[in-house]
Amino acid sequence: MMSGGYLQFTASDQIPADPATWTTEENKTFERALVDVPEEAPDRWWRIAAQIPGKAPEDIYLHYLLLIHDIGLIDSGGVDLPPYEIETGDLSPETAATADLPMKEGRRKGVPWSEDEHRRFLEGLERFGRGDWRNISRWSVKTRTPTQVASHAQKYYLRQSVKKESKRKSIHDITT
DNA sequence: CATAGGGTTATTG
DNA sequence: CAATAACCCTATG
Repeated sequence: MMSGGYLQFTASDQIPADPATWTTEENKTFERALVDVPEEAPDRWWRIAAQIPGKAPEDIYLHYLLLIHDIGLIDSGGVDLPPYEIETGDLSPETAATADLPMKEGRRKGVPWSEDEHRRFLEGLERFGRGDWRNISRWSVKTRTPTQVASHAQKYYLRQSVKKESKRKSIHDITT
């Protein structure tokens, strides 16, 4: 049932030998770093890995995926428990741009989607199906409005259809 | 400096 | 409201 989940502590919490084993102490550091290091950071996993001896960036990322997966289970279960607190008091430029705030003049910024948002988007796509942007926004990608989700989806599908189409080239596709 | 990518806004069904 | 098109900005070669 719950074995193999993100929240697992081992009896041998003294020997951090293998990278797949996470002690409770390491988990604490991991979660703290997750808050400290911003999602925008391109070298996020490296910076977090640097704080946990014996762990490679890949290990961090894998552990993170597991965490996200558990969050997905929580969401689908109807339990409304956000992964992290969204500071409603502090409106950073990005948060403001992501929010549904109108802009006096000029065009809105255009904040790129984080990997976390995209993962949640895919999960929402599985859970609600293509087209139900309202629910995907409401439950899966709470940081984006339905319109933004729809826009993201448009580009997403366009992207992979283009990739599929370019599969058909031949002349320069010699197999060595 | 052109253009592909990825985001927002406008239009249509 | 969702689907699609038009538009715009930015990163990249």
